Amino acid sequence: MGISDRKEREKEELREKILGAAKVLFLEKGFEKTSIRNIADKIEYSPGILYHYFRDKNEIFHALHQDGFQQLLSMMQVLNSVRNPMERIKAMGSIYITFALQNPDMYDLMFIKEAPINHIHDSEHDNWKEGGGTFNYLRDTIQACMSEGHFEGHQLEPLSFLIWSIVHGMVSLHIRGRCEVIKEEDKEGIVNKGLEEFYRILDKL
Amino acid sequence: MGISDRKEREKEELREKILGAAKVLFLEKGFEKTSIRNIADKIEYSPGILYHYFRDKNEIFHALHQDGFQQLLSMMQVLNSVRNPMERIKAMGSIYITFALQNPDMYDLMFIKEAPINHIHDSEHDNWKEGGGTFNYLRDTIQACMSEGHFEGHQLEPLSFLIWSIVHGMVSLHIRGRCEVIKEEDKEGIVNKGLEEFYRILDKL
DNA sequence: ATTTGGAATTAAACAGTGTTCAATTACTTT
DNA sequence: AAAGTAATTGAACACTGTTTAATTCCAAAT
Repeated sequence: MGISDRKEREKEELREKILGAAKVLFLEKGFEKTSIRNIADKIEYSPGILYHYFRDKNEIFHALHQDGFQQLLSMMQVLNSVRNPMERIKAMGSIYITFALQNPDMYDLMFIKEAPINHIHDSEHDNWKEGGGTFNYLRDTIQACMSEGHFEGHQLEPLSFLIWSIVHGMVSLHIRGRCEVIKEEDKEGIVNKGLEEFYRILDKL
Repeated sequence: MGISDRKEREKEELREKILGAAKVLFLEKGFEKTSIRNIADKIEYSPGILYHYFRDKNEIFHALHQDGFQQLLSMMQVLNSVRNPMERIKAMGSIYITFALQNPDMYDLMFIKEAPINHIHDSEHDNWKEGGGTFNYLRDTIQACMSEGHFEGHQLEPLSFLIWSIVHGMVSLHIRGRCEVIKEEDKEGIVNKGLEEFYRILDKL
């Protein structure tokens, strides 16, 4: 049955087309301002078609989501060459922030935007495979640090969450424009300056 | 001219009525789901009237903003009784997180929601007077810690930003539902567990 | 070659949104 | 009582996400 194969391929192609158009529009106009009709116009289909491929608007962008995690994860690959786990944490922080500052809209979608209500069918493990992947890597690295005698008196899971929060906090305050309170002379590049402070703290732990 | 006085008072009253209705609706339905017509219905006026008191929907909620900062600032008042600056930082973190967890929608509006484009007329100092107030207090406290010999080798402004980011990071990951990656046994109360880790780090600085 | 069946796609409608503005009402001043 | 001004309305505009009945398309079966 070569025909139904082709049909399925065509269906997949249209799905990709929708996602492609959604991504382009989303990256140039943002989530809220990208409408279903915008996407439909771009691919020269009627708006209704989108609902045969995705449950709703959230699901469309939820699919893009995964692309972002993939990208972040691939940027994290260079960490394999960083042997010292303490240095690896630093490198992770640096990569994380670089990704966020270079792809603010994608970061926003991945970590700041109101999370679409978890659909029952994809368990949180499926849902967050990539996002969780990065977090798991962080946890493993911190565990390695602890084995070396760092972070005495700390608990692994809460500490991992804390360290994630540090970089996420800086980046999200920056992306959502809450750095106005920073003194003028430090405002420029505040996220990287904050990261330096974080490094300094790590050196003492 | 008692008449124009009364008129102005009435105008102010309606403004307050709008804000009151907006706040109630916003706290029970959230920002996006509260429409201009909802607010107008609640106060039994036509939708158009809102635009004689506020530029747009953003400005209405931006006004509520200030209430939140006021509330947070008033919760911070107990800090006056905490003499040790290092302990004061901890107490600040605790209050900050308590506020955020008790008023997640308000916190969201204050620190996570897309900031309305700064209108030219209210400079950032006016705009963020209350928000900045809390940050200034944090900076002062950290400065006091440094005078006591803590945070050696650190820079005041970036370090203040970093510490703000820590609590903001945890809280915003929680509010926006990004804690699914946390192991089940630690998920419950992860923000407070993270705060404990932060305390532990502070003790070493 | 023509009919049939089923999937892909569409157009139109629904119920809502933020916002604007001409028209109307309310009320103070002359 | 008439005029003038400020407050308020209602309808309209141009959108939004989503649903669904109808239509088109196209391979399979007669």
